[in-house]
Amino acid sequence: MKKIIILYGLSLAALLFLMQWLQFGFIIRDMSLEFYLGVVAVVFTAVGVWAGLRLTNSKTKIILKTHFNFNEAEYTRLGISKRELEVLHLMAQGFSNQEIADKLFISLNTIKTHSANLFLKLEVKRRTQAVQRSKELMLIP
Amino acid sequence: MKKIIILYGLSLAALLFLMQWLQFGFIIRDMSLEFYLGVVAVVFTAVGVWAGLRLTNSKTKIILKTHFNFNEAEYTRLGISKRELEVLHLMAQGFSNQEIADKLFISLNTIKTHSANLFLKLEVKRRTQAVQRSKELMLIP
DNA sequence: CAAACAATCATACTTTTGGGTGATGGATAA
DNA sequence: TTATCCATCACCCAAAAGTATGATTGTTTG
Repeated sequence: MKKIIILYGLSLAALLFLMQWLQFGFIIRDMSLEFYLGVVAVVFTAVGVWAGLRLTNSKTKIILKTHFNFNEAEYTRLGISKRELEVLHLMAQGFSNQEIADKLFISLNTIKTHSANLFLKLEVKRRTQAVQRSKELMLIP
Repeated sequence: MKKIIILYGLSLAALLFLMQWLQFGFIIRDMSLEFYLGVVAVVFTAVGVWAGLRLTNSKTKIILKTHFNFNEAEYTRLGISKRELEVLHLMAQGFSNQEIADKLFISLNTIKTHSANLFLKLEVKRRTQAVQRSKELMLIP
């Protein structure tokens, strides 16, 4: 990351030196100021794209793997409750309704109610689909 | 994507118009050419970074999603058959055993056999766990 | 060729899941 | 304070999933 910044500084310096050198030449007065500005703009756009990609490429991958952004918008839009989300999490981890019930210290019937409500809200028919869909919607990692 | 290119062109045009306008002003001669070039360079680096991220952000995600490296090592190590893998895929897509049977034109009982074998090989008890595990092992996307 | 394996299917049985309905207590909002 | 929503639970029934066992056919491989 620091290399990128150093390289960028060097590019800027190189530009200035180039300009200095060109002042002793004869080309500088043959072209308009706009032309030079345009060239510099295009070149440094390219530099920017390159630097931007360099800086974010490695980060992007890590972000996508480790950093999970909960989709609050969909969560509220679908009207899913906290408890239901909790059940959904355990469901996604492959637990049976009975196991979920044991973990949350509530009855199996309650889990069934929660899951049934979840399936309604997620518009799915099976728990596998619910897990799939809620992952797509970024409700669970 | 096209919007980005259009916006970039507009930025360039804006720069030229700004220069044209400044020629009638008084600021242009107070500062050195190098200064302007530096400013333009920095600004267009920023534009470049922004445009670069815009252009690649969606692509990066797609690449990460579509590019899936099948873990052949685990596949052979666990001794999973082609047909079983096929069933696993459909299972992961949230299909019921009956639906999978219909898709593959084989009996429901056969699917049950395949899935039972899968659960043994994957060392899991339920289909949700099988899906989870096989995703971890990079057997399915 | 015989053994091993993959794919197919069956039958029978148990467990899990899902659908529908209704009920209760508590919190919260109109 | 009444209405609404959430969380809880129960009961019943049906469907789906999973377990166990055994059998047949075709392919592959030592």
